[in-house]
Amino acid sequence: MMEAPVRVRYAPSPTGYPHVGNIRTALFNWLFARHSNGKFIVRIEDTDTARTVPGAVETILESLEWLGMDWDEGPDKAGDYGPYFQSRRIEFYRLAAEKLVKKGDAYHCYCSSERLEEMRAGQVAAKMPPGYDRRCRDLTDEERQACIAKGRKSVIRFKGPKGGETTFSDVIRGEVTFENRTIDDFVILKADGFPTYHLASVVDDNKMLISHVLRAEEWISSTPKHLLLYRSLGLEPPLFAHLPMILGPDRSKLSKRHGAVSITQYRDEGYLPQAMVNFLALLGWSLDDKTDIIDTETLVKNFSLERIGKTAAVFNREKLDWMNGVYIRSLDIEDLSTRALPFLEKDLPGSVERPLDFEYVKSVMPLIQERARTLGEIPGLTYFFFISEIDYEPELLIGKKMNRDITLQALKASLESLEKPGSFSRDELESCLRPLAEKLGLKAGQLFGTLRVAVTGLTVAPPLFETMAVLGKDKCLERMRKAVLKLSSVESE
RNA sequence: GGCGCAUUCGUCUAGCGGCCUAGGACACCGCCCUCUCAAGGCGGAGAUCACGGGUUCGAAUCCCGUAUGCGCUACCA
Repeated sequence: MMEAPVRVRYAPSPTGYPHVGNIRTALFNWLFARHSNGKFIVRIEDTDTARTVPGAVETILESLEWLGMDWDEGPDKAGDYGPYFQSRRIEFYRLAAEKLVKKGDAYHCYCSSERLEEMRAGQVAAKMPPGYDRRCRDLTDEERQACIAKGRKSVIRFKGPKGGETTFSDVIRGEVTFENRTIDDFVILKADGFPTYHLASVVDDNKMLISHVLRAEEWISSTPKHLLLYRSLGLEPPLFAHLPMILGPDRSKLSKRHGAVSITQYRDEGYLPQAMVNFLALLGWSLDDKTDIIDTETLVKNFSLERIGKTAAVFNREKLDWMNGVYIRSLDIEDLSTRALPFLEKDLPGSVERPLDFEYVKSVMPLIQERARTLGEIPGLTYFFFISEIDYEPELLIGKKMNRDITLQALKASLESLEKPGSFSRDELESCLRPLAEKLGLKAGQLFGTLRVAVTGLTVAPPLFETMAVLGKDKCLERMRKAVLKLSSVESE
Protein backbone atom coordinates (compact mmCIF):
# COMPACT_ATOMS: atom_id res chain seq x y z
CA MET A 1 0.00 0.00 0.00
CA MET A 2 1.24 3.44 -0.90
CA GLU A 3 1.66 5.79 2.04
CA ALA A 4 -0.43 8.89 1.59
CA PRO A 5 1.71 12.01 1.37
CA VAL A 6 2.07 13.84 4.64
CA ARG A 7 -0.24 16.82 4.88
CA VAL A 8 -0.61 18.42 8.27
CA ARG A 9 -2.28 21.56 9.39
CA TYR A 10 -2.00 24.22 12.02
CA ALA A 11 -5.51 25.37 12.73
CA PRO A 12 -5.59 28.32 15.09
CA SER A 13 -8.69 30.26 15.94
CA PRO A 14 -8.13 34.00 15.68
CA THR A 15 -9.20 34.87 19.19
CA GLY A 16 -6.09 36.68 20.32
CA TYR A 17 -2.34 36.44 20.45
CA PRO A 18 -0.89 33.03 19.74
CA HIS A 19 0.03 31.29 22.92
CA VAL A 20 3.36 29.47 23.25
CA GLY A 21 1.55 26.16 23.61
CA ASN A 22 -0.33 26.82 20.46
CA ILE A 23 2.85 27.77 18.67
CA ARG A 24 4.55 24.62 19.91
CA THR A 25 1.74 22.67 18.23
CA ALA A 26 2.36 24.63 15.05
CA LEU A 27 6.06 23.87 15.33
CA PHE A 28 5.58 20.12 15.68
CA ASN A 29 3.29 20.15 12.68
CA TRP A 30 5.77 22.17 10.70
CA LEU A 31 8.73 20.02 11.70
CA PHE A 32 6.84 16.89 10.83
CA ALA A 33 5.82 18.27 7.45
CA ARG A 34 9.32 19.42 6.59
CA HIS A 35 10.91 16.24 7.84
CA SER A 36 8.55 14.13 5.75
CA ASN A 37 8.69 16.29 2.70
CA GLY A 38 5.03 16.91 3.21
CA LYS A 39 2.83 19.97 3.23
CA PHE A 40 2.22 22.35 6.07
CA ILE A 41 -1.15 24.01 5.88
CA VAL A 42 -2.48 26.91 7.89
CA ARG A 43 -6.22 27.00 8.32
CA ILE A 44 -7.98 29.71 10.23
CA GLU A 45 -10.78 28.39 12.40
CA ASP A 46 -12.92 31.49 12.65
CA THR A 47 -16.24 29.85 13.30
CA ASP A 48 -16.93 31.66 16.53
CA THR A 49 -18.05 35.05 15.33
CA ALA A 50 -18.28 36.41 18.85
CA ARG A 51 -14.76 35.54 19.86
CA THR A 52 -12.97 36.49 16.67
CA VAL A 53 -10.51 39.31 17.29
CA PRO A 54 -9.62 41.66 14.44
CA GLY A 55 -5.93 41.55 13.63
CA ALA A 56 -5.40 38.19 15.28
CA VAL A 57 -4.84 36.41 11.99
CA GLU A 58 -2.08 38.84 11.09
CA THR A 59 -0.41 38.33 14.45
CA ILE A 60 -0.59 34.57 14.10
CA LEU A 61 0.92 34.65 10.65
CA GLU A 62 3.60 37.09 11.74
CA SER A 63 4.52 34.81 14.59
CA LEU A 64 4.93 31.85 12.29
CA GLU A 65 7.08 33.91 9.96
CA TRP A 66 9.17 35.21 12.80
CA LEU A 67 9.95 31.66 13.86
CA GLY A 68 10.73 30.64 10.32
CA MET A 69 7.74 28.38 9.84
CA ASP A 70 6.63 28.74 6.27
CA TRP A 71 3.39 27.28 5.05
CA ASP A 72 2.55 25.68 1.74
CA GLU A 73 -1.12 26.49 1.75
CA GLY A 74 -3.06 28.96 3.83
CA PRO A 75 -4.15 32.56 4.03
CA ASP A 76 -2.45 34.55 1.29
CA LYS A 77 -0.98 31.34 -0.06
CA ALA A 78 -3.65 29.78 -2.19
CA GLY A 79 -3.56 26.04 -2.65
CA ASP A 80 -5.80 23.47 -4.24
CA TYR A 81 -7.92 22.96 -1.16
CA GLY A 82 -8.91 26.47 -0.17
CA PRO A 83 -10.30 28.70 0.99
CA TYR A 84 -8.33 28.49 4.20
CA PHE A 85 -10.70 30.46 6.36
CA GLN A 86 -13.52 28.37 7.73
CA SER A 87 -15.81 31.37 7.63
CA ARG A 88 -15.58 31.11 3.86
CA ARG A 89 -16.43 27.43 3.77
CA ILE A 90 -19.82 27.57 5.41
CA GLU A 91 -21.44 25.82 2.49
CA PHE A 92 -19.37 22.68 2.98
CA TYR A 93 -20.44 22.36 6.57
CA ARG A 94 -24.07 23.05 5.84
CA LEU A 95 -24.09 20.36 3.20
CA ALA A 96 -22.41 17.86 5.50
CA ALA A 97 -24.85 18.63 8.30
CA GLU A 98 -27.82 18.25 5.99
CA LYS A 99 -26.47 15.00 4.73
CA LEU A 100 -26.31 13.70 8.26
CA VAL A 101 -29.83 14.89 9.00
CA LYS A 102 -31.09 13.18 5.89
CA LYS A 103 -29.28 10.01 6.89
CA GLY A 104 -30.87 10.15 10.29
CA ASP A 105 -27.52 10.63 12.05
CA ALA A 106 -28.26 14.20 13.07
CA TYR A 107 -31.30 16.20 14.00
CA HIS A 108 -32.55 19.72 14.48
CA CYS A 109 -32.75 20.83 18.07
CA TYR A 110 -34.99 23.72 19.04
CA CYS A 111 -34.08 23.96 22.68
CA SER A 112 -33.28 27.46 23.89
CA SER A 113 -29.97 28.20 25.56
CA GLU A 114 -31.95 29.11 28.65
CA ARG A 115 -33.48 25.69 28.81
CA LEU A 116 -30.15 24.03 28.21
CA GLU A 117 -28.56 26.02 30.96
CA GLU A 118 -31.29 25.16 33.39
CA MET A 119 -31.08 21.54 32.45
CA ARG A 120 -27.34 21.49 33.03
CA ALA A 121 -27.64 23.26 36.35
CA GLY A 122 -30.15 20.66 37.45
CA GLN A 123 -27.90 17.82 36.35
CA VAL A 124 -24.92 19.20 38.17
CA ALA A 125 -27.00 19.78 41.31
CA ALA A 126 -28.21 16.19 41.12
CA LYS A 127 -24.63 15.01 40.61
CA MET A 128 -25.58 13.68 37.22
CA PRO A 129 -23.18 13.88 34.31
CA PRO A 130 -24.14 17.03 32.42
CA GLY A 131 -25.25 16.52 28.89
CA TYR A 132 -28.05 17.17 26.47
CA ASP A 133 -31.20 15.27 27.44
CA ARG A 134 -32.03 14.54 23.81
CA ARG A 135 -35.45 16.11 24.01
CA CYS A 136 -35.46 17.00 20.32
CA ARG A 137 -33.89 13.76 19.20
CA ASP A 138 -37.16 12.08 18.39
CA LEU A 139 -39.43 14.96 17.61
CA THR A 140 -42.40 14.09 15.39
CA ASP A 141 -42.91 16.01 12.18
CA GLU A 142 -45.81 17.87 13.76
CA GLU A 143 -43.75 18.93 16.73
CA ARG A 144 -40.99 20.06 14.45
CA GLN A 145 -43.40 22.02 12.29
CA ALA A 146 -44.81 23.64 15.38
CA CYS A 147 -41.36 24.83 16.39
CA ILE A 148 -40.66 26.17 12.95
CA ALA A 149 -44.04 27.88 12.86
CA LYS A 150 -43.17 29.59 16.14
CA GLY A 151 -40.04 30.83 14.45
CA ARG A 152 -37.75 28.93 16.80
CA LYS A 153 -34.14 28.86 15.76
CA SER A 154 -32.51 25.49 15.64
CA VAL A 155 -29.10 23.93 15.85
CA ILE A 156 -28.18 20.60 14.39
CA ARG A 157 -27.01 17.94 16.77
CA PHE A 158 -25.27 14.71 16.03
CA LYS A 159 -27.28 11.67 16.97
CA GLY A 160 -24.81 9.72 19.06
CA PRO A 161 -25.02 5.94 19.19
CA LYS A 162 -26.49 4.70 22.45
CA GLY A 163 -24.16 1.78 22.84
CA GLY A 164 -20.89 0.31 21.78
CA GLU A 165 -17.52 1.94 21.99
CA THR A 166 -15.20 3.98 19.85
CA THR A 167 -11.54 3.20 19.75
CA PHE A 168 -8.64 4.78 17.99
CA SER A 169 -4.93 4.34 18.03
CA ASP A 170 -3.22 7.54 18.99
CA VAL A 171 0.21 7.80 17.40
CA ILE A 172 1.71 8.96 20.68
CA ARG A 173 -0.41 7.22 23.29
CA GLY A 174 -1.55 4.01 21.69
CA GLU A 175 -5.05 2.67 21.90
CA VAL A 176 -7.70 4.88 23.49
CA THR A 177 -11.26 3.71 23.99
CA PHE A 178 -14.45 5.57 24.86
CA GLU A 179 -17.86 4.18 25.55
CA ASN A 180 -20.34 5.70 23.17
CA ARG A 181 -22.97 6.25 25.84
CA THR A 182 -20.67 8.82 27.43
CA ILE A 183 -20.69 10.86 24.26
CA ASP A 184 -23.20 13.66 24.20
CA ASP A 185 -25.48 14.56 21.30
CA PHE A 186 -23.15 17.41 20.47
CA VAL A 187 -23.99 20.38 18.29
CA ILE A 188 -22.44 20.31 14.84
CA LEU A 189 -24.12 23.34 13.30
CA LYS A 190 -24.93 26.39 15.38
CA ALA A 191 -28.06 28.53 15.10
CA ASP A 192 -26.12 31.18 13.22
CA GLY A 193 -25.30 28.65 10.52
CA PHE A 194 -21.65 28.31 11.56
CA PRO A 195 -20.30 24.88 12.33
CA THR A 196 -18.75 23.90 15.63
CA TYR A 197 -15.14 22.80 15.72
CA HIS A 198 -16.13 19.16 15.57
CA LEU A 199 -17.91 19.34 12.26
CA ALA A 200 -15.67 21.93 10.67
CA SER A 201 -12.41 20.18 11.47
CA VAL A 202 -13.69 16.84 10.26
CA VAL A 203 -15.03 18.23 7.02
CA ASP A 204 -11.92 20.28 6.35
CA ASP A 205 -9.36 17.74 7.40
CA ASN A 206 -11.00 15.42 4.94
CA LYS A 207 -11.40 17.92 2.13
CA MET A 208 -7.87 19.16 2.61
CA LEU A 209 -6.52 15.62 2.57
CA ILE A 210 -4.94 15.96 5.98
CA SER A 211 -2.96 12.83 6.76
CA HIS A 212 -2.08 13.41 10.41
CA VAL A 213 -3.82 15.53 12.99
CA LEU A 214 -1.22 16.72 15.47
CA ARG A 215 -3.03 18.68 18.12
CA ALA A 216 -2.93 19.34 21.86
CA GLU A 217 -3.84 16.70 24.38
CA GLU A 218 -6.99 18.51 25.44
CA TRP A 219 -8.59 17.28 22.23
CA ILE A 220 -8.22 13.66 23.08
CA SER A 221 -11.67 13.35 24.61
CA SER A 222 -13.42 14.86 21.62
CA THR A 223 -11.67 12.56 19.20
CA PRO A 224 -14.40 9.90 19.42
CA LYS A 225 -16.89 12.54 18.32
CA HIS A 226 -14.77 13.19 15.30
CA LEU A 227 -14.43 9.51 14.56
CA LEU A 228 -18.20 9.10 14.76
CA LEU A 229 -18.57 11.98 12.34
CA TYR A 230 -16.11 10.50 9.88
CA ARG A 231 -17.97 7.24 9.99
CA SER A 232 -21.40 8.76 9.49
CA LEU A 233 -20.10 10.88 6.67
CA GLY A 234 -18.52 7.83 5.12
CA LEU A 235 -15.03 9.30 5.31
CA GLU A 236 -11.66 7.86 6.17
CA PRO A 237 -10.24 9.51 9.30
CA PRO A 238 -6.66 10.77 9.42
CA LEU A 239 -4.14 9.57 11.99
CA PHE A 240 -4.29 11.32 15.35
CA ALA A 241 -1.38 12.33 17.54
CA HIS A 242 -2.19 14.19 20.74
CA LEU A 243 0.64 16.35 21.92
CA PRO A 244 1.46 16.83 25.61
CA MET A 245 0.42 20.14 27.05
CA ILE A 246 2.56 22.99 28.27
CA LEU A 247 2.09 23.99 31.89
CA GLY A 248 2.93 27.01 34.02
CA PRO A 249 5.34 26.77 36.97
CA ASP A 250 2.44 25.77 39.23
CA ARG A 251 1.65 22.88 36.88
CA SER A 252 -1.67 24.30 35.79
CA LYS A 253 -2.48 25.06 32.20
CA LEU A 254 -0.26 27.92 31.07
CA SER A 255 -2.16 31.22 31.16
CA LYS A 256 -1.73 34.97 31.45
CA ARG A 257 -1.30 34.55 35.18
CA HIS A 258 2.06 32.98 34.48
CA GLY A 259 3.47 36.08 32.80
CA ALA A 260 4.57 35.92 29.21
CA VAL A 261 2.55 33.41 27.25
CA SER A 262 2.06 35.05 23.90
CA ILE A 263 4.83 34.35 21.48
CA THR A 264 4.97 37.98 20.36
CA GLN A 265 5.82 38.95 23.90
CA TYR A 266 8.93 36.80 23.76
CA ARG A 267 9.87 38.42 20.49
CA ASP A 268 9.38 41.84 22.05
CA GLU A 269 11.50 40.92 25.05
CA GLY A 270 14.40 40.03 22.82
CA TYR A 271 14.38 36.29 22.49
CA LEU A 272 15.81 35.01 19.24
CA PRO A 273 13.57 32.97 16.99
CA GLN A 274 16.16 30.21 16.68
CA ALA A 275 16.34 29.92 20.45
CA MET A 276 12.60 29.92 20.75
CA VAL A 277 12.25 27.16 18.17
CA ASN A 278 14.95 25.11 19.84
CA PHE A 279 13.42 25.54 23.25
CA LEU A 280 9.86 24.84 22.18
CA ALA A 281 10.94 21.76 20.27
CA LEU A 282 12.42 20.35 23.44
CA LEU A 283 9.16 20.79 25.30
CA GLY A 284 7.79 17.39 24.50
CA TRP A 285 10.38 16.11 22.09
CA SER A 286 14.00 15.09 22.44
CA LEU A 287 16.78 14.28 20.07
CA ASP A 288 18.72 11.97 22.36
CA ASP A 289 19.97 11.78 25.91
CA LYS A 290 22.43 14.67 25.77
CA THR A 291 21.79 17.28 23.12
CA ASP A 292 20.11 20.54 24.02
CA ILE A 293 21.32 23.02 21.47
CA ILE A 294 19.85 22.00 18.15
CA ASP A 295 19.56 24.24 15.13
CA THR A 296 16.43 24.23 13.05
CA GLU A 297 17.97 22.27 10.22
CA THR A 298 18.95 19.48 12.57
CA LEU A 299 15.52 19.59 14.12
CA VAL A 300 13.91 19.10 10.75
CA LYS A 301 16.30 16.35 9.84
CA ASN A 302 15.73 14.37 13.03
CA PHE A 303 12.19 15.14 14.01
CA SER A 304 9.94 12.18 14.50
CA LEU A 305 6.61 11.45 16.08
CA GLU A 306 8.13 8.50 17.90
CA ARG A 307 10.24 10.75 20.07
CA ILE A 308 7.40 12.92 21.25
CA GLY A 309 6.76 12.40 24.95
CA LYS A 310 3.46 11.80 26.68
CA THR A 311 3.83 13.98 29.74
CA ALA A 312 2.88 17.61 30.10
CA ALA A 313 5.87 19.94 30.39
CA VAL A 314 6.37 22.96 32.60
CA PHE A 315 7.56 25.98 30.67
CA ASN A 316 10.93 26.66 32.29
CA ARG A 317 11.77 30.29 31.71
CA GLU A 318 15.25 30.00 33.22
CA LYS A 319 16.32 27.39 30.77
CA LEU A 320 14.93 29.49 27.94
CA ASP A 321 17.03 32.42 29.18
CA TRP A 322 20.13 30.28 29.24
CA MET A 323 19.43 28.92 25.79
CA ASN A 324 18.76 32.35 24.38
CA GLY A 325 22.11 33.44 25.78
CA VAL A 326 23.79 30.57 23.98
CA TYR A 327 22.24 31.75 20.72
CA ILE A 328 23.15 35.37 21.35
CA ARG A 329 26.76 34.35 21.88
CA SER A 330 26.75 32.48 18.60
CA LEU A 331 25.79 35.55 16.56
CA ASP A 332 28.42 37.50 14.68
CA ILE A 333 28.80 41.13 15.69
CA GLU A 334 27.09 42.55 12.64
CA ASP A 335 24.07 40.35 13.21
CA LEU A 336 23.95 40.96 16.93
CA SER A 337 24.20 44.70 16.38
CA THR A 338 21.43 44.69 13.84
CA ARG A 339 19.17 42.77 16.16
CA ALA A 340 20.08 44.88 19.17
CA LEU A 341 19.55 48.17 17.41
CA PRO A 342 15.76 48.37 17.69
CA PHE A 343 15.99 47.53 21.38
CA LEU A 344 18.55 50.27 21.91
CA GLU A 345 16.54 52.79 19.93
CA LYS A 346 13.52 51.93 22.00
CA ASP A 347 14.92 51.67 25.51
CA LEU A 348 17.89 54.00 25.75
CA PRO A 349 17.08 57.22 27.63
CA GLY A 350 15.35 59.88 25.57
CA SER A 351 18.33 62.17 25.94
CA VAL A 352 20.39 59.92 23.68
CA GLU A 353 20.39 61.22 20.15
CA ARG A 354 18.71 59.07 17.49
CA PRO A 355 19.40 57.51 15.15
CA LEU A 356 22.21 55.67 16.84
CA ASP A 357 25.60 55.40 15.20
CA PHE A 358 25.64 51.81 13.96
CA GLU A 359 29.42 51.58 13.89
CA TYR A 360 29.54 52.67 17.49
CA VAL A 361 26.89 50.12 18.41
CA LYS A 362 29.01 47.51 16.70
CA SER A 363 31.99 48.48 18.79
CA VAL A 364 30.17 48.00 22.08
CA MET A 365 28.44 44.72 21.26
CA PRO A 366 31.47 42.49 21.83
CA LEU A 367 31.59 43.76 25.38
CA ILE A 368 28.15 42.51 26.30
CA GLN A 369 27.67 39.60 23.97
CA GLU A 370 28.44 37.02 26.59
CA ARG A 371 26.59 38.90 29.28
CA ALA A 372 23.20 39.38 27.67
CA ARG A 373 20.63 36.63 27.82
CA THR A 374 18.07 38.58 25.85
CA LEU A 375 18.29 41.47 23.43
CA GLY A 376 16.02 43.34 25.79
CA GLU A 377 18.76 43.36 28.42
CA ILE A 378 21.20 45.12 26.14
CA PRO A 379 20.13 48.73 26.70
CA GLY A 380 20.46 48.23 30.44
CA LEU A 381 23.88 46.72 29.97
CA THR A 382 25.22 49.42 27.70
CA TYR A 383 23.45 52.71 28.37
CA PHE A 384 26.56 54.32 29.87
CA PHE A 385 28.19 54.05 26.46
CA PHE A 386 25.50 56.29 25.04
CA ILE A 387 24.41 58.85 27.58
CA SER A 388 26.43 62.01 28.08
CA GLU A 389 26.16 62.36 31.83
CA ILE A 390 26.50 59.39 34.15
CA ASP A 391 25.03 59.54 37.59
CA TYR A 392 26.19 57.62 40.66
CA GLU A 393 26.93 57.92 44.35
CA PRO A 394 30.47 59.25 44.83
CA GLU A 395 31.07 56.70 47.61
CA LEU A 396 31.03 53.96 44.99
CA LEU A 397 34.38 55.26 43.80
CA ILE A 398 35.98 54.24 47.05
CA GLY A 399 36.87 50.58 46.81
CA LYS A 400 37.59 47.91 49.34
CA LYS A 401 40.23 48.87 51.87
CA MET A 402 40.46 52.33 50.38
CA ASN A 403 39.40 55.71 51.68
CA ARG A 404 38.51 59.01 50.10
CA ASP A 405 42.00 60.39 49.94
CA ILE A 406 43.60 57.27 48.55
CA THR A 407 40.88 57.14 45.91
CA LEU A 408 41.32 60.75 45.04
CA GLN A 409 45.01 60.25 44.71
CA ALA A 410 44.51 57.20 42.50
CA LEU A 411 42.12 59.07 40.26
CA LYS A 412 44.45 62.00 39.88
CA ALA A 413 47.43 59.80 39.17
CA SER A 414 45.47 57.89 36.55
CA LEU A 415 44.35 61.12 34.97
CA GLU A 416 47.87 62.34 34.85
CA SER A 417 49.25 59.32 33.09
CA LEU A 418 46.32 58.97 30.70
CA GLU A 419 46.35 62.60 29.72
CA LYS A 420 49.70 62.11 28.05
CA PRO A 421 49.38 61.92 24.31
CA GLY A 422 49.22 58.41 22.94
CA SER A 423 46.90 55.71 21.83
CA PHE A 424 43.96 54.71 23.96
CA SER A 425 43.88 51.10 22.90
CA ARG A 426 42.99 48.25 25.18
CA ASP A 427 46.58 47.01 25.46
CA GLU A 428 47.98 50.47 25.86
CA LEU A 429 45.59 51.13 28.70
CA GLU A 430 46.49 47.93 30.42
CA SER A 431 50.22 48.53 30.21
CA CYS A 432 49.71 51.99 31.60
CA LEU A 433 47.25 51.23 34.38
CA ARG A 434 48.56 47.95 35.75
CA PRO A 435 51.97 49.33 36.73
CA LEU A 436 50.28 52.43 38.03
CA ALA A 437 48.31 50.44 40.54
CA GLU A 438 51.49 48.97 41.86
CA LYS A 439 53.10 52.36 42.05
CA LEU A 440 50.18 53.59 44.09
CA GLY A 441 50.44 50.61 46.38
CA LEU A 442 47.04 49.38 45.31
CA LYS A 443 45.85 46.06 44.09
CA ALA A 444 44.97 46.12 40.42
CA GLY A 445 41.38 45.35 41.32
CA GLN A 446 41.19 48.34 43.63
CA LEU A 447 42.37 50.83 41.04
CA PHE A 448 40.32 49.25 38.27
CA GLY A 449 37.25 49.25 40.45
CA THR A 450 37.56 52.95 41.08
CA LEU A 451 38.12 53.68 37.43
CA ARG A 452 35.21 51.43 36.46
CA VAL A 453 32.86 53.50 38.56
CA ALA A 454 34.37 56.75 37.35
CA VAL A 455 33.95 55.77 33.74
CA THR A 456 30.67 53.79 33.80
CA GLY A 457 29.00 54.77 37.03
CA LEU A 458 28.67 51.07 37.78
CA THR A 459 30.44 48.53 39.95
CA VAL A 460 29.44 45.77 37.57
CA ALA A 461 30.28 46.36 33.95
CA PRO A 462 32.26 44.89 31.06
CA PRO A 463 36.07 44.65 31.35
CA LEU A 464 37.63 48.04 32.06
CA PHE A 465 40.20 48.48 29.29
CA GLU A 466 37.87 47.40 26.54
CA THR A 467 35.20 49.67 27.92
CA MET A 468 37.55 52.64 28.08
CA ALA A 469 38.85 52.01 24.61
CA VAL A 470 35.34 52.01 23.19
CA LEU A 471 34.31 55.04 25.19
CA GLY A 472 37.32 56.93 23.90
CA LYS A 473 39.91 59.10 25.48
CA ASP A 474 37.97 62.34 25.66
CA LYS A 475 34.96 60.86 27.34
CA CYS A 476 37.01 58.82 29.78
CA LEU A 477 39.15 61.74 30.87
CA GLU A 478 36.11 63.93 31.20
CA ARG A 479 34.33 61.37 33.37
CA MET A 480 37.41 60.87 35.49
CA ARG A 481 37.68 64.61 36.10
CA LYS A 482 34.05 64.66 37.11
CA ALA A 483 34.78 61.80 39.47
CA VAL A 484 37.50 63.84 41.13
CA LEU A 485 35.04 66.66 41.57
CA LYS A 486 32.35 64.39 42.96
CA LEU A 487 34.73 62.82 45.38
CA SER A 488 36.08 66.13 46.55
CA SER A 489 32.64 66.99 47.81
CA VAL A 490 32.65 63.92 50.01
CA GLU A 491 33.84 64.60 53.51
CA SER A 492 37.17 63.23 54.48
CA GLU A 493 37.08 60.84 57.41
C1' G B 1 -19.84 13.60 39.47
C1' G B 2 -18.65 10.98 34.59
C1' C B 3 -15.01 9.91 30.91
C1' G B 4 -10.00 10.16 29.33
C1' C B 5 -4.74 10.95 29.68
C1' A B 6 -0.44 11.09 32.49
C1' U B 7 3.14 9.85 36.70
C1' U B 8 11.99 9.19 36.25
C1' C B 9 16.32 14.72 40.16
C1' G B 10 12.98 21.57 41.80
C1' U B 11 12.38 21.98 36.05
C1' C B 12 13.12 19.95 30.75
C1' U B 13 14.37 15.09 29.69
C1' A B 14 17.32 9.98 28.34
C1' G B 15 15.66 5.15 29.29
C1' C B 16 11.46 1.16 24.99
C1' G B 17 13.61 -6.40 30.29
C1' G B 18 19.82 -7.35 31.93
C1' C B 19 24.67 -1.82 29.55
C1' C B 20 20.96 1.86 35.47
C1' U B 21 24.80 1.32 42.19
C1' A B 22 19.31 5.68 36.54
C1' G B 23 22.62 9.44 31.90
C1' G B 24 22.39 14.76 30.06
C1' A B 25 20.68 19.99 30.46
C1' C B 26 18.74 24.40 33.29
C1' A B 27 18.75 26.23 38.13
C1' C B 28 21.72 25.59 42.85
C1' C B 29 26.65 24.98 45.62
C1' G B 30 32.18 24.77 45.56
C1' C B 31 36.88 25.31 43.04
C1' C B 32 39.77 27.19 38.80
C1' C B 33 40.31 31.38 35.41
C1' U B 34 39.90 36.69 36.51
C1' C B 35 40.00 44.12 37.14
C1' U B 36 33.86 43.61 38.72
C1' C B 37 30.04 40.81 36.23
C1' A B 38 29.61 37.29 32.78
C1' A B 39 31.39 33.40 29.64
C1' G B 40 34.38 29.01 30.04
C1' G B 41 36.64 24.64 32.67
C1' C B 42 36.40 21.15 36.71
C1' G B 43 33.72 19.05 40.74
C1' G B 44 29.33 18.52 44.10
C1' A B 45 24.58 18.05 45.91
C1' G B 46 19.93 16.51 43.95
C1' A B 47 15.35 10.76 41.60
C1' U B 48 14.12 4.53 47.39
C1' C B 49 12.13 5.70 38.81
C1' A B 50 4.10 7.97 42.72
C1' C B 51 2.51 3.65 45.76
C1' G B 52 0.99 -1.64 46.17
C1' G B 53 0.67 -6.19 43.96
C1' G B 54 1.94 -9.47 40.13
C1' U B 55 4.76 -11.62 35.38
C1' U B 56 10.08 -12.89 34.83
C1' C B 57 16.26 -15.99 36.46
C1' G B 58 16.06 -10.49 36.15
C1' A B 59 11.51 -4.42 35.84
C1' A B 60 12.19 2.49 35.79
C1' U B 61 11.03 -0.54 31.52
C1' C B 62 5.39 -5.65 30.79
C1' C B 63 0.30 -6.51 33.43
C1' C B 64 -3.38 -5.22 37.30
C1' G B 65 -5.01 -2.13 41.14
C1' U B 66 -4.59 2.43 44.27
C1' A B 67 -3.24 7.46 44.79
C1' U B 68 -2.20 12.04 42.82
C1' G B 69 -2.11 15.58 38.88
C1' C B 70 -4.11 17.33 34.50
C1' G B 71 -7.68 17.59 30.48
C1' C B 72 -12.64 17.21 28.51
C1' U B 73 -17.61 17.36 30.04
C1' A B 74 -20.56 24.84 25.71
C1' C B 75 -24.81 26.94 19.92
C1' C B 76 -15.42 27.98 22.52
C1' A B 77 -11.77 26.21 19.94
